[in-house]
Amino acid sequence: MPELPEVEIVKQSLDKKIKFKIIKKVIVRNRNLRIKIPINFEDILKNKKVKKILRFSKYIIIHLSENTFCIIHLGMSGTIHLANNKKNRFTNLSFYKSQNLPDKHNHIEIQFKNFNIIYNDPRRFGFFELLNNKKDLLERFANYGPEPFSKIFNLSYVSNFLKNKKKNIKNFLLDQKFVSGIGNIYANEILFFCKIKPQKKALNLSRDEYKKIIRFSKLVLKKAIKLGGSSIRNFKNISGNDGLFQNNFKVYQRENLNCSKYNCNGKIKKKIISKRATFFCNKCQK
DNA sequence: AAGAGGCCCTGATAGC
DNA sequence: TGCTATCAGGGCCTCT
Repeated sequence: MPELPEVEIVKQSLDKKIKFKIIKKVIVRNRNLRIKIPINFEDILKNKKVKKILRFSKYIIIHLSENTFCIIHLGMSGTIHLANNKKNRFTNLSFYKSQNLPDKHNHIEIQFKNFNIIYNDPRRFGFFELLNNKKDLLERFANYGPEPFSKIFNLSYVSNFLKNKKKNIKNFLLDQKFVSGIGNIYANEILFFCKIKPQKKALNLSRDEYKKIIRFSKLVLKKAIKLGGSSIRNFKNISGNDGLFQNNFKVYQRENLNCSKYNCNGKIKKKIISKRATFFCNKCQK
């Protein structure tokens, strides 16, 4: 599922629902996520109060009482669901069915008063990670590049990072050390607006193209957040509603369709670059 | 040091 | 109906 906009949507809805609430109980059904859930995970979370919800890149950070930070990454297929549970009923298959929730892969369940938050993840590429001080939290993300929205993601940063680099620009947009939060969908979409071919080597980019990369990274992600993210496959916000940005895709999954740019008669092509599906207009992206 | 490739895992879909 | 192959929105690790 999730790139920065989708994670931001999940973060916002969690913020509305669990901020200042107290964790009553935690159930872990499968500890084998990408990072193994430690045996004392449930005990650490129990009775802690949610102070604040943060997001960095594609990570959700739940700041709990006693300086505990719970980092959540959704991997490729992780989703978070809200289940009303006024009577604190035992959660089983019929409970999930009654609330229109998935019946498999509900690995972690966090019970609050009157409702549960359920972490579902078929591929188990996602993870939960607990840290117990702010220093570790800062260190955890020290090697990540700035988000596109950051002031640090500016012309001098981008040109310094990309000059002399032989790798293609699309792989840099996916490289979290360069810029954090962009994944395969938005890398494709951003390059369409920049009018840059995904396979163009970073060292061949002009100053003007650097500027476009900065500008459209912000623009595309902001618009996606505004529209509730992109719902392809299974992404929904925690209340089960779809995002709408997929209706605005210019290139992603639009192979063989006409380019939507005014006065361009190009066609959208699909090419595998570094094992990832890459979509671009064969005419107006140069 | 930069860049390419493998790997973790399940499910949906396409093709036979 | 059922098999097999291929492909998915990520990120970490290893090798050259």
